[in-house]
Amino acid sequence: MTIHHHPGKERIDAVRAFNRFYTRQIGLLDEGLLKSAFSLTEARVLYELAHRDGLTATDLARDLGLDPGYLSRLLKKFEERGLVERAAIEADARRSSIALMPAGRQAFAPLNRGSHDQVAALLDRLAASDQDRLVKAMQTVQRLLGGDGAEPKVPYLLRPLQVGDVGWIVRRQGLIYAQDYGWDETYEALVAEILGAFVKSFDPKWERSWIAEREGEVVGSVFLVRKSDEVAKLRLLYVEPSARGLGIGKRLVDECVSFARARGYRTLTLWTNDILVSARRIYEAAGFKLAEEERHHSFGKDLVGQNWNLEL
Amino acid sequence: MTIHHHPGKERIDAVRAFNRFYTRQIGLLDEGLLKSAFSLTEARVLYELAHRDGLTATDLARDLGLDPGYLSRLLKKFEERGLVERAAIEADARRSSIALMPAGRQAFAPLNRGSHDQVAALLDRLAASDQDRLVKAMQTVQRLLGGDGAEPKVPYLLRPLQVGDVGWIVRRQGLIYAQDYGWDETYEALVAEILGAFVKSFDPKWERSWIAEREGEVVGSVFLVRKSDEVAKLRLLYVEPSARGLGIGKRLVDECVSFARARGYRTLTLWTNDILVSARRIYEAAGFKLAEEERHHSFGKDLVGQNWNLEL
DNA sequence: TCGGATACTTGACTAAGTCAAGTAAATGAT
DNA sequence: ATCATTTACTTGACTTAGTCAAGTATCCGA
Repeated sequence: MTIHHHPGKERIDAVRAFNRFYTRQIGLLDEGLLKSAFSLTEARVLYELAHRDGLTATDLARDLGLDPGYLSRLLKKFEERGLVERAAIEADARRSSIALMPAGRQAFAPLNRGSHDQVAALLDRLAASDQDRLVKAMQTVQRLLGGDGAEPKVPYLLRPLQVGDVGWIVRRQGLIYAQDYGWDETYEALVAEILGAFVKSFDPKWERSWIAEREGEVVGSVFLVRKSDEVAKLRLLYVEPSARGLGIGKRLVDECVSFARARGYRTLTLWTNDILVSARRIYEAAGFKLAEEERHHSFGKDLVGQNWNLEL
Repeated sequence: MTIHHHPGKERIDAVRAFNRFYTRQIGLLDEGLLKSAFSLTEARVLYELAHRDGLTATDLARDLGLDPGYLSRLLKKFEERGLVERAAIEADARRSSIALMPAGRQAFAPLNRGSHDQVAALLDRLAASDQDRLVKAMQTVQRLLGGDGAEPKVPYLLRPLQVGDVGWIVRRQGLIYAQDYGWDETYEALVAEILGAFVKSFDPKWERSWIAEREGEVVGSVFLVRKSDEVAKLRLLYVEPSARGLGIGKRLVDECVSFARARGYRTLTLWTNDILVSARRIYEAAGFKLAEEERHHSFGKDLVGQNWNLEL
């Protein structure tokens, strides 16, 4: 259900530039391996065999992009040297699963160490924070290009607020509403004030925050604040555009409602604006009723504010 | 002056995983080129020649990691086919600068288009926001690995606050002070409240913000707020750890001081804590005098707050 | 049961790259 | 000024790494 978009020339050029850059980078890293007894491809095959079990020749050819004939000979050579062993697969006499023998592991060890040390040296030139950024960026690239719709096992998880979340939520809400509805910087400021006050006067017994995290990134949040013994207020519900459609918004509201019920509040209230249609649907589905509407001029726009209530 | 840090095993493994992943990725992309009349290396050479002027054989061999002998023959073949031309370099008779001839450009065009289209197709599978993230992540990788101290031409630039900055500054200050000094989430909350209030009651005539940006990223900021006709307050000075040593902190304070002078304030005041030593040095250098100190318990720590004043 | 696929294997090739040795020019040290 | 060293290629001799096509055995679906 993702919306696709024709890429601009700058993006294409940036990706091509990166491809050229990384072609060279890999070339540099591979130079180190070349003085070993194994060719680059042999090393790649050994790596795969060392890290995965039950591989067949076809698996290897597919995953490494090798010619089956070439691979066949390569494996034969390995077998003759006692580096690998082929075991028949009972279900299919054509295939056999290939495994490293002890001699193979021994032959692979120095290659592996060489590659490990080389990467360690590369990273060592960077400050720790830059190492982190590098790894994160690489994982992003890998996930976006490789993932190919491979959804994470846990679509998202909920946790309470941590240091750094407040700023992140302020920023994302500011940017998203500016982009989608043209709201000005005073909305971001409002979110900052609300969250600043929330943390400052936070009462864990009566109040709570839920942060939705997906693959380590914040993708949504909601806050429940105490207005009185009887009334709690749901504030700042938001879901990242990239994480919409996973039911995160509904889940966040549901958590709020259960928490409010469990604490014995009688009413859960919230304020929103009529243009926020998808949020409205979630509130309606959760049983909220529209209590009142009023026009106001905020965030540089003419808006219609709405109060919604849920009797618990 | 960057601090280096021995990389952990997970980081090394993550980088190696990425290398293997991208080796395959490049292999896939190169398959497209292989059916052309040119080999992969020939295509790479043509690409370089098409995009850079005045290259010599040595430049090409170095940048593409090629064997000089191989390259020599390759260029000779290109020259015979009329694809490139070698011009003597007057200063050095050993070298000659290699340039694409019209026939070379013509031969390169379909290759270039093929590669372009392939990348376009790759990107096309992603949503626009993911395309953006991909490109950003690639640029991060490239900068961190390739940059190798290649400093940007403009080390940083100053601009006023934009939407998204408030949240970013809140987050970064929250994280940095939590990491460096163990301050709890109430500091982040305080920053959020201060900035929320700043934006809300912003008076452009008497107040101002300066955001330091380096390669598109926020790396520092400072705010000047009006306390009275006579007194202005400097607030929330911060510089990203990765951007320290560039004089950004000093510059931000200097901007504040000039602005305060230009607006006719008599006193510039600020509040800080004694443990923030590098900030203190900047204030002293700018002529601020320590006015008073008081102990307080904030952000989960026992601290010594300080008020500094500068008579303008 | 039979017409494809699939999972290799083998033979025949060669493009692509390496390595070492050589030439001519430049550069640096005396 | 000169001479050893380095740089910028070039050339010859070689091989490895990889391709392509054809073949065999097995499996799978209608």
